[in-house]
Amino acid sequence: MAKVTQAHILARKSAILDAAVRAFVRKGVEGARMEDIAAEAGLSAGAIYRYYPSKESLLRAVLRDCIEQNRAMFDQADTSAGSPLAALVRLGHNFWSRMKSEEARTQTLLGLESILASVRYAEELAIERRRMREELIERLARLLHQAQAAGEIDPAIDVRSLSLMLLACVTGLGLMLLDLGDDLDTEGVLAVLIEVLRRSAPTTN
Amino acid sequence: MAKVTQAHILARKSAILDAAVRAFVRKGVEGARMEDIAAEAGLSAGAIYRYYPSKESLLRAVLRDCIEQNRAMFDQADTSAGSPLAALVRLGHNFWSRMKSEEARTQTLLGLESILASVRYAEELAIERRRMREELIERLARLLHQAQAAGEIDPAIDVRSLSLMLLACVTGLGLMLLDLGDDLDTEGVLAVLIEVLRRSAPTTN
Amino acid sequence: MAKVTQAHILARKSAILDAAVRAFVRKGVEGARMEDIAAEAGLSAGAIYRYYPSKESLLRAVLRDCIEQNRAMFDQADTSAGSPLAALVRLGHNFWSRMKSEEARTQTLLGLESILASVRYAEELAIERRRMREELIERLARLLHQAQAAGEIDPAIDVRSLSLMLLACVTGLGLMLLDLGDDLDTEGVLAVLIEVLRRSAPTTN
Amino acid sequence: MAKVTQAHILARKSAILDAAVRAFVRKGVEGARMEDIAAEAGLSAGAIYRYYPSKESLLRAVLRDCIEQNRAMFDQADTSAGSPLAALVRLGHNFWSRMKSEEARTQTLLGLESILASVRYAEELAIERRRMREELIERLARLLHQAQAAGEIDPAIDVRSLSLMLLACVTGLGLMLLDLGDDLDTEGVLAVLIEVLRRSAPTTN
DNA sequence: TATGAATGAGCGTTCATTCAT
DNA sequence: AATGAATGAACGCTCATTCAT
Repeated sequence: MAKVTQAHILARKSAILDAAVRAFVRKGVEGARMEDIAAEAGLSAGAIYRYYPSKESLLRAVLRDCIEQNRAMFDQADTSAGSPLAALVRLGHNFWSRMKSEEARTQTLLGLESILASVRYAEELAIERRRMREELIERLARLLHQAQAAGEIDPAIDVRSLSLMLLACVTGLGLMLLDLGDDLDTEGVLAVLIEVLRRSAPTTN
Repeated sequence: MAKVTQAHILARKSAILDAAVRAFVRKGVEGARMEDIAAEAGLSAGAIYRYYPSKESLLRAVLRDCIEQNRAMFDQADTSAGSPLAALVRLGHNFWSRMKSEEARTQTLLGLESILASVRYAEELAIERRRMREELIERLARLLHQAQAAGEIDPAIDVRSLSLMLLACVTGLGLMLLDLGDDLDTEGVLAVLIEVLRRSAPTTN
Repeated sequence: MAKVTQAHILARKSAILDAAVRAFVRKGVEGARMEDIAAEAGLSAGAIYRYYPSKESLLRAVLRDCIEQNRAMFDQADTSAGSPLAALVRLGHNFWSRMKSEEARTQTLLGLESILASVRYAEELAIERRRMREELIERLARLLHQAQAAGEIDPAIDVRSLSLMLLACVTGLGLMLLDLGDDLDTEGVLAVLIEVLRRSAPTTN
Repeated sequence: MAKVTQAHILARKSAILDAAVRAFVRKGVEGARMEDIAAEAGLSAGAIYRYYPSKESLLRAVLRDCIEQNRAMFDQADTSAGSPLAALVRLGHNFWSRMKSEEARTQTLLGLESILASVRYAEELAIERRRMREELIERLARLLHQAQAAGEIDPAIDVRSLSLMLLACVTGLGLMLLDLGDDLDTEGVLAVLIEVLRRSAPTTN
């Protein structure tokens, strides 16, 4: 019975978290009232306080969750089959295919809120995000390193910097999408990035 | 009789604007109270209302100013001498040299606030920012086009997409800098970008 | 689950309305702060906003209520038995008997506030009050018309103008009572009015 | 020279008073800002304080002035020629002829503000207004008394109460005019009042 | 466990009043 | 004598948080 209760509590916490995400995205962190979040979760405002001690703690949970999902997205990526470069290209296509989804927009917006919160009062979030980012860069760099080993990328190129560049591109495009929406030709950018990677092959002269 | 000249009034407006920028950056747009802004400007809260009719109007002025400065930075760029590609590289160095300055950090943070404000309640700001962005892309694309004409860039590459990619890189790096600060090897990324441009030359085989 | 019934909510609304009436009468509409009203109702200022969305809406409710009570007072008047003129006299006595009550004073003061509010920013209140007034005049005029039919009032007299005059008298006396209080011989005025009505009988020469 | 200065000061005070009257009538006592009043007088807000120490003192001056004008209006009335009753009727016509003027509206509105101010914080105004009212009643009663002496009014009628009634009528009509404006048939009411006075003649049976 | 009425601190804004010029 | 920039005290209103039910 205790287990069922525990499970219920976790389910409720998760439901509230989801509701908070929706409320924060729709109205902004400061614009979303506890009542909005509660309504979104089908509860009353007071009930939330059984699961989260304050709005700020709820926000932290949301942002932490957002960072976690960012990491999880990478984990799902299949980098096993084919050449390292081919795996990278596949990874790119996977990313791009969800770039204009509502979910991606949510992640971007929460990412912004996360950054702003980090700057103001939640520096620990910055640490977590830094860790996450470092991890992403590591993975990209490892793939690129394998590509170098396979002779697909010029060894003279600094793979960490190239990883940074790729990540910066993704991040920057996400930001632009908030303003430009469907008008932004993300496919073209992906094509350029792939072409860039192709041309990073060792020169044979 | 007019002991306070128009110039003085404009100076006050500007001082308040600066104070607002500092307050908004330090505490966030919602976190900064009018009293904070006033204190930063050496005034009482009520005095601000002689110059700006509301907090929102003050915010708009700040954000508009921020966009304007962004544009102005580009205008100062010297793209006249040398080959188109060299001009582009010089532009890159100029940008990168101020990337870790406090001023750039301010611009990035305000940019984020601007995006969030656009999404919630100030869609017209999104329009202005879109216009500014379009302008930057146009200029980059023109430079790249000239580089193509000069045989420095492969004509097969879509210059608009390449411009987008460059802008996304800059934007994304700006974001990352907020978290990573001095630890981020921006120079390496610039080197990679320049190398990428070099390798975008027409292939001669 | 609904521990607080609809009836309780209505009771609270009514209690707040009463408190607002007292506060408005005591300190004036602009002089009464939400806190005053709340204190009068035994609440904190913020609580009022659960029942009325703004001070203005509360004021409107108070004034509308005041108009309604005015109308209700007339509805209670017994005009059935006896001759039309006798009914009118009885109506007069009823009115006069409550003229110096605290309640009447409240109604008069709120009426003044209502008029001023109408003139400045709530023209719709003027419409309601006009409607109410028109109704009162109609009723008086009907009674007077019956009196004419019964040969108690000279048919040559314009009953609508006579109604207006009676209403103006009542209204004007209410105003004077605010200044003069108990010193005002309202009974004498009623006697004169009744005498006037008597002398309005058709002349038989 | 001192005299000229003194005259100038009085002229300024008077101009400010007029400006305040206009501002108070247009926007209400609380709604009129010192700046509004100053603008109406062609001055800056600060300048008013050379002539009146506070907004409240200015209001008191305005209301006192209003009461004075009320009295003055009666003084101008010509009650000399003809029979007492004829003089009274003439007085009525004079009053009625200005009843729908803008000036009368101003006086009524300020009268209301005066009453409300008396009730809240300026009881001395009530005293002045009471005195003024008493005076008006006295004069009316004197006229009516003369009419009784001349055999035009039945001696059995209490002239003071009749005076009160007449004054109440005028006051009440003034109030109604604020709401009803031109739609109100004031002439009809005057006709009824005159008819009432006619029928107040001693009965000869 | 959940509700939602209530609190209380805080914020944006207004404006009478002051005072250096 | 006049200006108008500045102050500072309110006030209306919001909302995170608490708690009796």
